[in-house]
Amino acid sequence: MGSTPQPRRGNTRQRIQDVALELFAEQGYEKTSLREISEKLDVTKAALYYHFKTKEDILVSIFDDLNRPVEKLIAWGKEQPRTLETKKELLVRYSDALIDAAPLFRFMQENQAAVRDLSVGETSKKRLMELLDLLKDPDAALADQVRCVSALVSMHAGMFFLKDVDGKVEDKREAVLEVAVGLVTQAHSPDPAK
Amino acid sequence: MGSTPQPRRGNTRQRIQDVALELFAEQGYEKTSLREISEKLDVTKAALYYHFKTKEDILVSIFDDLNRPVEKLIAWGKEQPRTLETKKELLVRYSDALIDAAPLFRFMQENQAAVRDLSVGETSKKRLMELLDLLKDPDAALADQVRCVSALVSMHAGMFFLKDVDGKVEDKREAVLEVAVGLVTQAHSPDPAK
Amino acid sequence: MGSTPQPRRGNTRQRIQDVALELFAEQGYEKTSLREISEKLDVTKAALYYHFKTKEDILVSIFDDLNRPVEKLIAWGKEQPRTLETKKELLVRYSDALIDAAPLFRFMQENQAAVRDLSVGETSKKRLMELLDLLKDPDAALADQVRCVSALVSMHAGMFFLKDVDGKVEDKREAVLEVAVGLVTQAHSPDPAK
Amino acid sequence: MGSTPQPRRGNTRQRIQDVALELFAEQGYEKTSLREISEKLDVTKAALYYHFKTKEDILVSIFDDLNRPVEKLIAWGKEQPRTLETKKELLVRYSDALIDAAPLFRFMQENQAAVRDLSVGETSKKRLMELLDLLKDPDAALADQVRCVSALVSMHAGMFFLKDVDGKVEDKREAVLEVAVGLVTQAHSPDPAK
DNA sequence: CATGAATGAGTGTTCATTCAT
DNA sequence: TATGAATGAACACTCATTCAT
Repeated sequence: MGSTPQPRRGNTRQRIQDVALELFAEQGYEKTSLREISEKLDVTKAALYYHFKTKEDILVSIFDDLNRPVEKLIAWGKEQPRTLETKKELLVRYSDALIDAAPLFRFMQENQAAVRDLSVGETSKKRLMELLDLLKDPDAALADQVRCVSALVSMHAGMFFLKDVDGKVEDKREAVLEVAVGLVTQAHSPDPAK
Repeated sequence: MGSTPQPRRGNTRQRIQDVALELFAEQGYEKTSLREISEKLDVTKAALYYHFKTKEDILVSIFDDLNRPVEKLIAWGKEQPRTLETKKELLVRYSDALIDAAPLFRFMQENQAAVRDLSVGETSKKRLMELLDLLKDPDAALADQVRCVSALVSMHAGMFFLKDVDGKVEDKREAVLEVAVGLVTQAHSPDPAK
Repeated sequence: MGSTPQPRRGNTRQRIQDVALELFAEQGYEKTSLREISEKLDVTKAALYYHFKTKEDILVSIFDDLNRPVEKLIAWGKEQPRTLETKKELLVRYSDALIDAAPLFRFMQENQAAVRDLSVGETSKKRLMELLDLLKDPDAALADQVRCVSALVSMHAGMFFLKDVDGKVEDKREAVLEVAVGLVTQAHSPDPAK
Repeated sequence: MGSTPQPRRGNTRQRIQDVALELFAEQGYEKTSLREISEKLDVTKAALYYHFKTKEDILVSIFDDLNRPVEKLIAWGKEQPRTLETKKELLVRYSDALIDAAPLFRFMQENQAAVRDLSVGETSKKRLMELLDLLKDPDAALADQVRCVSALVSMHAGMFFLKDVDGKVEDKREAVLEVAVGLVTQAHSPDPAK
């Protein structure tokens, strides 16, 4: 927009990440070109390459930043007793993470194919599997295992799918959480050791 | 494998669709080039243009063929009484459709961003919304509405997410169905008119 | 130069090779861009890619075409008795090949670094070594081995180095040959079996 | 290693030259980027520009340093009587220079195309021509002129070509020299003034 | 029913170079 | 002495699409 050479502050790297995530989420990874990103930032394409080695590297850096809370959550979960309370708390905290990094998760959800053979794709899938392992009991009935899968995917898809449904965002979040907790509760074997 | 067994003499059209769907599902829409498709078929790119107007047109034609059952299902649903039985039957039939056209649905799921502004993207979303409307009661509690959303997305994602879980495909399908039915049942207001 | 869409004859592939070799020899491989080649041909860069898979592929195709006589020469040489007569004949024939494909050999000579890790680089070096093996006796004195090397490199470099020296091309060629033959003769062990 | 032992306090300039020459010789001029050089030195690209005006300037500075002995040799040669003894001595001294600055000469040999329109290219060619003029008699038979050319190019190429031949470096050097001297001797008109 | 030949617009990436600090 | 941040021009290459034959 401006043509005055703004006193390049040191925040360019951050701005690239912000704009990139916005466009990636809006149009998809493949359909977002570096030209587009650089134009929106009013810098040249080459400037992007000063800050990031490749296009994928931009995505990786965003992912690394925003995904840290999920990693912490999983680490936390692994140290807790495998009680229903723990599971419920996992869902609550995961819900928070999902909302904090909504664009990233929306992006990951909608670009699974594009991202499959990128490093973030694999990492992301691994995280999801770890979370799942914290929720489900390995030798529960198949339907109960599905309930845990269902709880997770509902939290992901739910948030975006619900955009077209009336209601306050906070209410929707709670409703999604309630359903997820219900599913996990149902799946929880009340007395695993007996 | 296709729904309507169109016995075209020259089966090239069909073969293009098959190979295209396979590659689209495997690598994503954007990352699959017409060159790739034509090479796998051992014809020239130009040949594709004899059978289809554009790349998108290939996708549309696949979608039209494979999605017809879902359209029929929705049409059927709209004529039924809005009972719990109807809803359960909807889920059962939808589950069948999902399995018959698994690659297509997997593709739609994993390429949401890529197809968002393609006609199939919109159509697909509309279908899903119509299905949802058949399952949920418009003025049910928010959580109950979420349960219906959850039932649907679980059916979609569930099938693919469960690939890494042990068990026979048929068993998994039934488990997914059981969970979906459970959610919809819970969401069904037992006496809407009272 | 014209803008009238000339009736694309089927010789484009050949024309690409011709122009490419010309530019490669004139400016070097790295400094010759595909844009340059295509502009000189009045086609688009993409057209080059219809005929050749990569830039290197253009070079390889030229090399394959023009280097065939040398391959034949070596094959012939391997079947001859290792007499001085054979060696002289090898030099004469090699001199012919050098002149027939002068631009290519000039190119190879002046772009050794650029071509070192291209396939043509290795192939070319191998050919030269095979030729050398046909000229020199493996256990001759070191100086005699050098004489054979010298004969070969003199033929290569000589032709181009002599551009700035007066004289008819045919005379120069014969002079170079005379010197090369002299060197090889001197190096030839008159009675290897004694 | 360098000719004039300029004991610059900050030795960065020297280090740049060393690394640059190493990479230029190894990979070629065009294929060696300033990024590569600076990374190998663990400084920034911009630092190179403090010491040298351009990429070419780096090459020029290396060339100027290492080529001085050749210039001196030519100046010396021009003052000597044009006897066979002088010519032999020229070859011996040139051989020394070649070995002292082997990487540079290897580089010049393998990158003729790349440096053709750089100043070093022209200078280098001029030096070679001057040397040649000291060796050959202007109105000798063509073949004798070729012998002198051959002596020179054999010294250049010979050293590198011989890498794949067995033998001690010192022996090879002497063998090359022997051959060169032989050629020049043969070319020397025994009684030019008579 | 299909191909051979080509195009125009685009992609991600690299380069030598600049300049305020 | 050097760097951090950026640029402009180029590069090799790919893509969906067209059209005469």
